Amino acid sequence: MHKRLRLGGHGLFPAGRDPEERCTTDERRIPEATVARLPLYYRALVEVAEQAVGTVSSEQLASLAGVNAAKVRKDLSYLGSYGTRGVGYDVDYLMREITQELGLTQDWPVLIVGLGNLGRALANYRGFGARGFRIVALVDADPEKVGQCIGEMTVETLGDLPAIVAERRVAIAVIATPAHAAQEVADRLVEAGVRSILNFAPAVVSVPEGVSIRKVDLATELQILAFYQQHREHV
Amino acid sequence: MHKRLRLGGHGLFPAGRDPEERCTTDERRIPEATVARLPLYYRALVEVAEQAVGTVSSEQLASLAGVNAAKVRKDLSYLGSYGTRGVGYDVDYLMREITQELGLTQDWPVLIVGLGNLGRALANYRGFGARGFRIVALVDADPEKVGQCIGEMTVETLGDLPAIVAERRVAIAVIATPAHAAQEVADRLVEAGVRSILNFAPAVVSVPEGVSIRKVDLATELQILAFYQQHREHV
DNA sequence: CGGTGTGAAGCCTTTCACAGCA
DNA sequence: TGCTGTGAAAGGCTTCACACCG
Repeated sequence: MHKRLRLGGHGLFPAGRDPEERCTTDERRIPEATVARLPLYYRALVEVAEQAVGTVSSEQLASLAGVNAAKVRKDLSYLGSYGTRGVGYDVDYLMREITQELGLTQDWPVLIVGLGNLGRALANYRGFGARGFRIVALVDADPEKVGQCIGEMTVETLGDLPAIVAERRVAIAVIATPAHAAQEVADRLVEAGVRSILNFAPAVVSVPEGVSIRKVDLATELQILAFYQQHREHV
Repeated sequence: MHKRLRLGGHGLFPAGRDPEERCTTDERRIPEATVARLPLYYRALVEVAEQAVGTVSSEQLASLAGVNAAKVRKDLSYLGSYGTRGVGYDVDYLMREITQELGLTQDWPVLIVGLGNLGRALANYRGFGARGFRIVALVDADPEKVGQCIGEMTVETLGDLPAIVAERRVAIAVIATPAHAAQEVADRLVEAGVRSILNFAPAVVSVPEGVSIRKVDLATELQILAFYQQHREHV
């Protein structure tokens, strides 16, 4: 049996709902912080499963995932109570549940926009395609780049976005363009129907409600490290 | 005048302090969440400064940095009260303060370990060296790779880490190795004297107290996006 | 006036600690 | 006995709202 989950107040539901109905709704939201840790647990479980162990304790999972045991238990309890007291969690079962929850049972066609150094590296990055994520298109605005082969794919033109997204059912796109192009690319992606974006460009990109965007920013990460490093040095 | 800051409760100070003393201590910790946003403000300020504007309001900064105005004001108030009521913040002055705080006035020699696809891309990534970060060494364990030229640098061997770190005063290292090598590389980095690590390998890496580590994990990011995408699709 | 600086409230997350169950 | 599941407490972050001041 699988219960339906509701996510944050993204305005996807009519505002004025009958209070009765709201109470009977199977309201089981998973906190963002927990969602962000599910991939860690997943990876830890893969490791455990390789060793053909039947069960794991929250303590073991915690150490493999680099968090503490209380957090593991609380997080997993949001998915449902899949553990056995006095024993631990069944590895296979838990892995199936998390796989399910993260949507890794299905195939996710991914599109990369921008094929400079970083984009090219991402295109070739094996283990990127880790479980379900499959790069199905490379797109660039530069006519020089269009037509080039990278790995086993050919770079296509930005203008074809709508067709590419529709035909190949792209749900997730990666932006690896220079900063100044990021917002326009995002707009075109959203217009083409993409609802999830991973942004590597060092720029703030905003998207309408109902679209998810996450960013990975090297310069920012280094600057944060520099902050702590500096303040350690100055005692 | 510049006040000294204290960072997190890392046990650097004796626990049982005289309450009197605690009150008089210039206790001005900057919350982690705020530190993580300083780079965004910095970038926003660079943009503003290019337009030769003298002051910015928290509202303007907020929109450029993709956060809200209250957050900007609170964050900046941790650095000190550098704004002028009714006017806003002096762009140059604020930029200098943040630059100072983030430690971007000094030069940060960076080392990259692991020169697969990703490592190579990072090595060539311009704008990585954005402000103060300078790649001073490339290191790999694979004898095949040692000696190769990437950009204007030559790949060196992992065994030389201690000498490289010491001589070139490396404070920050980037791990771009396969997952299975990450922990050992981290250990060797720490032993060699590195105190800040940015980890791109999809593995949990632990470091001793006093060393900062941050991670950038593509697979995790995609999985988080997949989670929300899936839960949107299922209504 | 207009916009900062900041207590206070509210929300989210983490941690604690132990009841409850195999 | 051992480990999960979970209320409750604690802590941290965000947001509000307005006093204060140039």
